[in-house]
Amino acid sequence: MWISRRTDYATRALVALALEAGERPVKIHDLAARTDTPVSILEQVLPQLRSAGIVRSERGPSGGYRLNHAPEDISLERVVRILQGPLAPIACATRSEPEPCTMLEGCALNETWAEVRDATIAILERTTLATLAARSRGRWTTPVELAPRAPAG
Amino acid sequence: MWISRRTDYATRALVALALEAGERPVKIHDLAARTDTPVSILEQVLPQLRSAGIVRSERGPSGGYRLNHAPEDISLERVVRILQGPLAPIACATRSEPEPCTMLEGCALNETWAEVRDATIAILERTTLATLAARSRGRWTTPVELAPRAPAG
DNA sequence: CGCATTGTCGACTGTTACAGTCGAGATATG
DNA sequence: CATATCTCGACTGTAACAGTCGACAATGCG
Repeated sequence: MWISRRTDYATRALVALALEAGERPVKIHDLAARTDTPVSILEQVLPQLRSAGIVRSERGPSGGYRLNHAPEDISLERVVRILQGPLAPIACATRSEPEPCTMLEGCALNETWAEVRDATIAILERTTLATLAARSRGRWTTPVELAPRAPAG
Repeated sequence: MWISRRTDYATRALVALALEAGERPVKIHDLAARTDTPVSILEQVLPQLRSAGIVRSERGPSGGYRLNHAPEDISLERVVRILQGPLAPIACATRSEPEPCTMLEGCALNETWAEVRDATIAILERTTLATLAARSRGRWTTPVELAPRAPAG
């Protein structure tokens, strides 16, 4: 239970933006409606993603947000890192600055925590907004659209 | 950053107990010293592990704690579950009672969160106290003990 | 029995993270 | 100028977490 609600909201919004394919900006208000999140949260989180270069914004009437890169170039790993920091389950297993273990006898646990960290990173790295958008479209295409071809008489 | 400090302490103590091989009970005070944790925390956490059947205790002088099963029969997965609950990174991806997603368009994220959950579970399931004890011993064996054989003249 | 040693339990405090709200301001359009 | 939109920082309430403490129960020993 360690993906915060904000991260959940933010990633939902990004999927919604990916589905929009960047044709034109989407308003915070619309994103909030589609993803069922409080507007005020998106007002906090989207600027954060903006200054990290994930999305781009336009002000004024007909303004809004759009992705700043192709969906396949934005990984969940990057997004979660921006919003939550290190992906390690515990401070002694962070990749960059692992906090030294204070246990007297050799603490073998950090190896396992590092395994968890690496597995998590691997999954989130290979999952891009394109992956998610495709999955999402798959779920919402109607049976008709999905049917490859009508059985020939 | 989601393995709580308590869980860290508790797992350390269990590794220390596994190293002791259950010959005779180890006092909370000793465990605290070896694992560098506050005694008062172990006084909270060990009873919890006790009522879950992981460890067994004896009171009175020469009392203390010992493992209730062979180290290879106690997985980290079990322990973390007892101390922290579900292993899913988010409530919509818990195995037993996944909280329904409120997003209007198909939210494809839960699949990825479930992947993370499953990878985590797999790692923690195959890591037992025996694994950890062995690793820990490995770290503390002296180079002499480790050297397979002295180069023959 | 009486005492020391050990585990057991619940109440308590202080701190931090998180969720969410709000209002004042900046920028673009027309 | 008026309106629609993003921007930013301050603020509140709640819950989880870390850690402490004191009273109590059981065991072993003389």
